[in-house]
Amino acid sequence: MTQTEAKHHLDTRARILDAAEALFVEHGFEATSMRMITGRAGVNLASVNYHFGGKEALIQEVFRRRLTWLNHERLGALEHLEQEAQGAPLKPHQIVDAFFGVSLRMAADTEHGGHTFMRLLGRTYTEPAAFVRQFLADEYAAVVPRFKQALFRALPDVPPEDILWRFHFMLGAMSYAIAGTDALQLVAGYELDEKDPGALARRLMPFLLGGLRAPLTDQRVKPKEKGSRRAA
Amino acid sequence: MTQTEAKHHLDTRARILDAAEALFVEHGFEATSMRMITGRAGVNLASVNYHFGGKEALIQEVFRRRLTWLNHERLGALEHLEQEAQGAPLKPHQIVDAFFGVSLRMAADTEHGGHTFMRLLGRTYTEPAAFVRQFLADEYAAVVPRFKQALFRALPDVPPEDILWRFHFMLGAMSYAIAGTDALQLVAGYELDEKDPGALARRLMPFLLGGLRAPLTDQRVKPKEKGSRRAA
DNA sequence: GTCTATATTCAGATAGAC
DNA sequence: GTCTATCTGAATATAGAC
Repeated sequence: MTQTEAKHHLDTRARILDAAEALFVEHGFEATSMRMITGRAGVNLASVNYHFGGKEALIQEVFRRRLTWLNHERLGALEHLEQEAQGAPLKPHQIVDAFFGVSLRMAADTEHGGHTFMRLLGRTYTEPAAFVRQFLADEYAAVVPRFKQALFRALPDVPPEDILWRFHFMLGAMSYAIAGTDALQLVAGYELDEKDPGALARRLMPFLLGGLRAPLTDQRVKPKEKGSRRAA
Repeated sequence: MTQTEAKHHLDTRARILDAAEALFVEHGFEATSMRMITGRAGVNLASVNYHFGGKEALIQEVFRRRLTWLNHERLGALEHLEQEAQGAPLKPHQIVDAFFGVSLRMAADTEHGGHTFMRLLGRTYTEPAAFVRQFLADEYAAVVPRFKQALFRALPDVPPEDILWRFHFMLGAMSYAIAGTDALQLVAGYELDEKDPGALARRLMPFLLGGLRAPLTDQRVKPKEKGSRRAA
């Protein structure tokens, strides 16, 4: 479609995307039908196929419109830090802030849908659907290697393999913390929801850094034992 | 895939549960049909409704049969440690090992389906379906408070609220690390899969402990900025 | 308990008038 | 671009013979 003449069409497209985003978070991809989406968006059922071509393409567009911006922000933050450092290695907390801090600020934005989207994104790392995973991999192909290299330089004493694992763990902790807002209640047993949207970041960032910089020597996990638990 | 005909009726229930478990991991709940389950199990389509009453009840039973055992193991490990300590507070690494170490050992068991189930469980913490979340909450109601209390005693200097958050974060890091095995590839860019099933535990446990014991003072997250990124 | 056959509902997608 | 009406397939669930 040509964007020069699309004026109020953008409205329909955006309405569909917003509705889909919210419903995907609430019910998941499979459980969200086209009829639910168009019903919430206040548009006709057929318009989804007209504007996007199908449900699968709609899902991808829901991610693309936000991920492009998010990854641009993350890369921008990293590049800004690197310019300031003038060739010196960055500090771990700077890199973590550039990647996860940017994400958490987006997650704290409840006004423009950032919060909704980050919940969706967090859940999607473990999404079984192949086309979603492939799409995510493509979107991250440009940004992840840059952060990897920065972390390698920032932590020369940690084997690169461990850094990759810990980046993976940090991604998991953040994704889960954002996506599973209700799950915290499962741990706390009561509502622990602070109304300050930045509370999560202040709680999470020290945890991430503590994990990233943890000593490598700890090996507390004993090999599996069969039969009755070690009663000796 | 050996006995398609051998012990057909030895345990139809178990065959259904095993097939469902594996397919739920691979495709998710919604995308897994009864026909896929019964087809893989080698049983008749109607048998699921006969034995379980419906798809929803089947899902719950898939979780129940393993979670009962897992939580029993976790509580047993904790109680064993507490008996040994004779009233003294446990060390953080002991508590973390009792909860997460037991989980990781189950996840390392690829022979009896423990690995498959733990992947499923990890993904389920962010599952949208209400009846699944409610079910999980019930199953954890008995075990989580015990571990909370142990952590409160082990870390008297850390505010209880922070401990709850960090327990939440640890759950997230572990869940994603197990559920999103493929997601690590997304970070690494290549296959980083060590064949040793205990490798994950040796990587993850130091990370969890580092996060749990991180200093509380770090507050690196800056407030959100609007407009053009500060690269001007 | 197991099976076949079927009832019922709802999904995604599309044709064609406007 | 939007709408109504509809096609086609697949889902869960069940009735009833064996």
